[in-house]
Amino acid sequence: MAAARRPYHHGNLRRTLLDAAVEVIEEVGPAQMSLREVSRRAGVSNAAPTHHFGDKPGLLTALATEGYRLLAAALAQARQHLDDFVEVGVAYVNFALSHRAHFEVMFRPELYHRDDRELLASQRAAAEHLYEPAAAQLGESTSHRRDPGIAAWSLAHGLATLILNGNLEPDTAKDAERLARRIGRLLVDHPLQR
Amino acid sequence: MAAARRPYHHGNLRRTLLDAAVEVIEEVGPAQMSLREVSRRAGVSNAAPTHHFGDKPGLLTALATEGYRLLAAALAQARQHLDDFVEVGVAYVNFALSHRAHFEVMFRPELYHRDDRELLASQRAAAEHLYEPAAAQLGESTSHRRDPGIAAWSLAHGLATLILNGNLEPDTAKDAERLARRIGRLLVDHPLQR
DNA sequence: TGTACATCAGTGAACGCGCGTTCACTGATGTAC
DNA sequence: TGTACATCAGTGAACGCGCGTTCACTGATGTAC
Repeated sequence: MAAARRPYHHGNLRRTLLDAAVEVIEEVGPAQMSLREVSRRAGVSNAAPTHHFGDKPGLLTALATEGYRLLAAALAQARQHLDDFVEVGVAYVNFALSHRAHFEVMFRPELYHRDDRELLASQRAAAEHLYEPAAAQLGESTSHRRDPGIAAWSLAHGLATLILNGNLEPDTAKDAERLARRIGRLLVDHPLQR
Repeated sequence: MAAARRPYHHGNLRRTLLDAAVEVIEEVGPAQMSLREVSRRAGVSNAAPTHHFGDKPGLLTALATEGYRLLAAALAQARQHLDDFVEVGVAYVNFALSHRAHFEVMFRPELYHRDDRELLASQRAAAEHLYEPAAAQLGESTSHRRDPGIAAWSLAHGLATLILNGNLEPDTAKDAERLARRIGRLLVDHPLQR
């Protein structure tokens, strides 16, 4: 009997390559990911990725774009269901931890084509979901329009990267969602005695 | 007349190599820095860095250690002079921007020997200067000892990395010190109406 | 003060490696008539 | 329904490259006596 014959055409290679890339990036980081390793995992030849993505930065551009889209969707959902800007931050941290590879690529723009149109659009969409709830809740405290958004983004982004880099004690980082919520509430709810 | 004769022994090669590495990292990032390029800039042979650092991660370990020491010193000074934990955060952001190469290496532990003893000591020293002022000012608001430190670190770290990655609009990022101070005050001073 | 010698710092050529990309190609698919 | 042909998707071998590290070496320094 013939072994299960692999068809010449894959059918879904683009998706398969992206998934393989995510796997590799989770193991070695985005900078050390190689197209050859990705091809190996996808079970295709070296040259196959070029066909779908043009070059290596092209593949990473696709991943970053996908990442920003997923992030925007996650933040939008948090806004809708919870209507609380701390929860949007919590959603941001959750996204970073559950999509580590995407997240790491997104914030290494030197690795991809930062001027790609679809990428820029997805970036903008994600940013708005951070800026708007923050401005709604903190806008009255400042004359600098963008500051609330920057503050929220900084806090969520900083916490996410510190956890991902292993800079916090392991037990602290374990229940990341609860930690994120406490941190948000701590800075936002408690007026300080000075 | 003989051209100014370069002596066989450099005299200060270790320092020179570290400085060259900083230069290269500022241009291409820590992951793409190569020992050969560093050697070229320092004007020595390929093999010279090995002699001082053992291997490539060894050089980056030295750079990370130096970075944590410089950071600890900067934070200590901020505490002493200003006694205000927002200002410690501002000092953190200033450090990141003025020592970009060191900062980028410090938070890419996959590139260096993360178990190096001197490195660990300098990390701990820097962390304390962030945790202590935050705990002093926010400690009463929470039963989780470490949360205030994590909050302060997250905020400062997030803002610094967003600026370094070019994620904020250029004009916003220009006066980074003032921005950092406003962001800190915004979250810390203004009680919210909820 | 002079000399022998161990140690240290740096050389430069060579190694083997994995990589991104190119190229001529082939197998499969889909569309026009 | 059948056939011709353009287009698309993937192959696999080859290219040239820069890299980290090793190695036997040499020049300079410092120390013991």
